[in-house]
Amino acid sequence: MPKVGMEPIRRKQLIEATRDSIGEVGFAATTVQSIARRAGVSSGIIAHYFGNKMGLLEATMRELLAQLKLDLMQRLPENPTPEQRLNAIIQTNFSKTQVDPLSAKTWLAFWSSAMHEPAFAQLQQINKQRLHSNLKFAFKAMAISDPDLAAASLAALIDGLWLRGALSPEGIDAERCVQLCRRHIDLIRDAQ
Amino acid sequence: MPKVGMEPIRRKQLIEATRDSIGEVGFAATTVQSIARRAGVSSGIIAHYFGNKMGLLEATMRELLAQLKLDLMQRLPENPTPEQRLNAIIQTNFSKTQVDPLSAKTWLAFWSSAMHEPAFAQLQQINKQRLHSNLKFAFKAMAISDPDLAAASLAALIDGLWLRGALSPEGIDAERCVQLCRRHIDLIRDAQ
Amino acid sequence: MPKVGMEPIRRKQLIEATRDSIGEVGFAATTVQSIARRAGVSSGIIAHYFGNKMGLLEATMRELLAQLKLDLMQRLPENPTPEQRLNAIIQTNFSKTQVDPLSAKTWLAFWSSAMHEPAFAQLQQINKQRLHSNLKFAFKAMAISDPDLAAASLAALIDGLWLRGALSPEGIDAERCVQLCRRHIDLIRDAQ
Amino acid sequence: MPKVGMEPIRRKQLIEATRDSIGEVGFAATTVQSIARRAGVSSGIIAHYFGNKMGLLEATMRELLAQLKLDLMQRLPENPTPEQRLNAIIQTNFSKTQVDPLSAKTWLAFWSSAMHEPAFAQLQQINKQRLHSNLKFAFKAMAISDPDLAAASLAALIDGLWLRGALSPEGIDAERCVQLCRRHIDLIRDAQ
DNA sequence: TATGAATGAGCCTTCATTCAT
DNA sequence: TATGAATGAAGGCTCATTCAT
Repeated sequence: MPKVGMEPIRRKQLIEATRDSIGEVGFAATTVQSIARRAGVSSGIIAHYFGNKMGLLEATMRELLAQLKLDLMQRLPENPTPEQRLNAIIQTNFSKTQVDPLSAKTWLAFWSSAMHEPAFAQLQQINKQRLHSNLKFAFKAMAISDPDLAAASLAALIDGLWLRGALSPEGIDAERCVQLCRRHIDLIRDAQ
Repeated sequence: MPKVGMEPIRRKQLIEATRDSIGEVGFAATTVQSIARRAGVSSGIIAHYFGNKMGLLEATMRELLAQLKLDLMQRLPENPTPEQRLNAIIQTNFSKTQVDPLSAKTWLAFWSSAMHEPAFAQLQQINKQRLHSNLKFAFKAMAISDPDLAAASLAALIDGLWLRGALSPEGIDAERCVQLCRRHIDLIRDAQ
Repeated sequence: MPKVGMEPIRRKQLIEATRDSIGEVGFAATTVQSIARRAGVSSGIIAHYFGNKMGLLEATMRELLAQLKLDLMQRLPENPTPEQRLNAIIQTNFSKTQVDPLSAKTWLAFWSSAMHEPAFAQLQQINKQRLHSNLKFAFKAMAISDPDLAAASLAALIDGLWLRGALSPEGIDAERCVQLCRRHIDLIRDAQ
Repeated sequence: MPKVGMEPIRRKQLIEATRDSIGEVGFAATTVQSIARRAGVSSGIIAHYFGNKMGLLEATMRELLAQLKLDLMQRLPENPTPEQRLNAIIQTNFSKTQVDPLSAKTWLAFWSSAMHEPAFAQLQQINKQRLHSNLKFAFKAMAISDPDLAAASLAALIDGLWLRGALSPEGIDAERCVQLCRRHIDLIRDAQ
C-alpha cells in the first residue's frame, strides 16, 4: 500500500526490526529478509531507504547511541551536582532500555563487529569516549585526585558489569549493578 | 604424501590459524578456506580432524580457555596467599597472551557469538564462573565482609578493562590495567 | 503539478535521456531509474507514456531511424544525380548526428540487442534495406554492371567504417571515412 | 564426480557453454546459471575456475581471439605471397568458425559490450589492430601506393560484410563475402 | 592422511513494474 | 499528469560440506 510521507515511519520500523532481529537471533543470522519479514515489508524497501544492508545496520547503531544519549539527558537535572551526574550515568547505563536483553545483545554484537568494521568502530569510539569524559567531569568536580584514573575505573566497571550481564543467561541484574557502581564510587571518594 | 601421527600437529596448526584469522579479519570473514590457506593445508582437512567448521571453532575456544587456565597455574606459587592469588589472576588476565590483539579480538568474537550459540555459551560460562570463584576464594581468605560482592566487582572491572582495551585502536595497556585492579583491591581491603 | 499537452515534451525528454544513457553508460547499465533521473522526472512516468521500458527503448530506436531518414532527405536536392545521391548517403551516414559517440554507441547497442529482440531486429532490417536499396538505385542509374553487388559492397564499407570508428577510443574520423567511400565509388566506376 | 586434473576440461566446457549461450539467447540473457546448466555443471564451479562471471566472459572472448589467430596461421603457407596473405585473411574471417551464427552473435555481443567494459575493449583493440597491420603488410608488399588507406578500406569492408551478415536473419553468405573482398582487392590493385 | 573439485543453498543487491495518492 | 513508495523475482557471489582419488 504505497503512501506518501512514509519515510520516517519505515525507517523507524526497519531499525526496530533490525535491533530485534540482532537481539533475538544474532548478528550472523540477521539477514535482509529476516529484517524485512519482521518489519512486515518487502526486502527491496531496505535499499530504498538505507541504500543497502550496511546502511541499515549503521543507522541502527546510531539509533542505539542516540537513545542512550537521550536517556542520560532526561535523567540529568539542571546544574547537577557531581553525585547527581554519576548517578544519572549509572542509572542510564543500567536502565530498562539498555538492560533489556534485545538491546544488550545488539550492543555486544555491534561492539564485536566494530573490531573489523570501520563504520561501527567509529560510532563505538564516540560512545566510549562520551562515557569516559562524562565520568571524568564529575570526578573532577568532586576533587578526586586522579579523575582520569577514577573515570577509567568506573567506566570499566560499568562496561564489565554490563558485559557479564549481557552474556549471562539470566540477563542483567540492574539493581545489583547500580549498587556495585555506587559502592565503587564511595570507595574512591572515601579514599581521598 | 600422507604421514602418520600428524593429528596433534594438524590440530594445533588449524587451531592457531583459526585464532589468527578471527583476530585479523574477524569472525564473519573467517571461512574454512581462509583458515586452511593460513595453515597451509587444504580445506578438506578440517572435516577430517574436526568434523566441520563448528567443531574447529569450538576447539579453538577450548584452546583459548585451556591456555588461560594454564597461564594462571603457572603464576600461582604453591599454597599462595590471598594477595598472591589475586595478583596471579590479574596478571594472567592481562598477560601477553591474553592482551595480544589477536587473542583479544578472538575472545570478544566468541563472546558475542556465544549469545546465540549454545556450544560457545557453555564454554563462556565456565570461564566466567572460574574467574568469579577464584576471586571469591581469595577475598574470603582475606576476610572481606562480602566476598561475593567483591568478586563480582573485581571480575567486572577486569572484564571491563579488557573489553575497553580490546575495542580500543591502541590495544590493551596491560600495565595500567593491572595498576587499576590493584588499586581497586586496595580500596576494598582498606574499607573493611 | 499536472499539466496538459505535456505528452510530446515528455516523450522527447525521455527518448533523449534514453539515448544519452545508452551512449554514456551502455545498454546494460541503462535502467528505468537512470533514464528518469537523467530526464529529471520520476520513474513512474515511463509506464505512463511508453507502457514499459521496452516501449521506450523501441521508441528510441525508431527516433534514431527517423533522424537518419530526415538527415538524408535534407541532403538530397530535388532530382539528384546518382553522384549527388551517393554523396548525400555517405555524408548522412557520417554526419555529426550519426558520428557523435553517444549516437554511435546507442546504434551499436541496439544492433547487438537486435539479434535476440524481434522488435529491434525488425527496425534494424528496415534500416539495412533502406541503405542497400538507396545505393542500388544510384548505382543502377550510373549504369554499373552489377548494381546489387556494388551496393552491397559500399553498404558494407560504410557500416564497417562506422563500426570500427564507433569501437575506437578516438571515435569516428568522419572526413577520412567519407574520403574512403568516395575512393571506393571511384574505383567501382572506373572499373566499368 | 570430483576428479583431479579437471581444470582444462572444465575451462573448455564452460567457455564453450558461454559462447553457445551468448550466441543462442544473447548477452543479456546469459546468466551464470544458464551457462552452468548448458555445461552440465553447478553454478559454483565458475567461481572456482574463473573467479567470477566476468572472468569467464573475458576468457571466452580471449578464446575467440585465439581461435581466429590460429585459423589464420593454419591458412598461411610458409613465406606467403601478398596475394596468399590477403586470401588467407579473407578466408579466415569468413571461415566456418567465424561465420557460424553462434560465434558471429557472440562476437557482436562482445563488441557492443566492449564500449563500456574496459576488459573487453582492450581485447577488441588487439583484434582490430591485428587485422589492420596484417592487411597493411600485404598491401605494402604489393607496392600499393597508400597501404594504410587500402588496409583501412579492406578491414572496414570485411567487418561491414561480417556485421551485416551477422545481423541478417539468413546469416552470413561466406562465399559472396569472399567474392566481394576479392573484387575490392582487384579494384585497388588495378587502380595503381 | 590429504587434496581440491564440485555442489547447491542462501545471501545481498538490482530493477522493472505496479499503484495509491 | 505525475510521483515515488513498494513489491518480488532474478541475478551474481560466497561458502560449508561432501567425496573421488
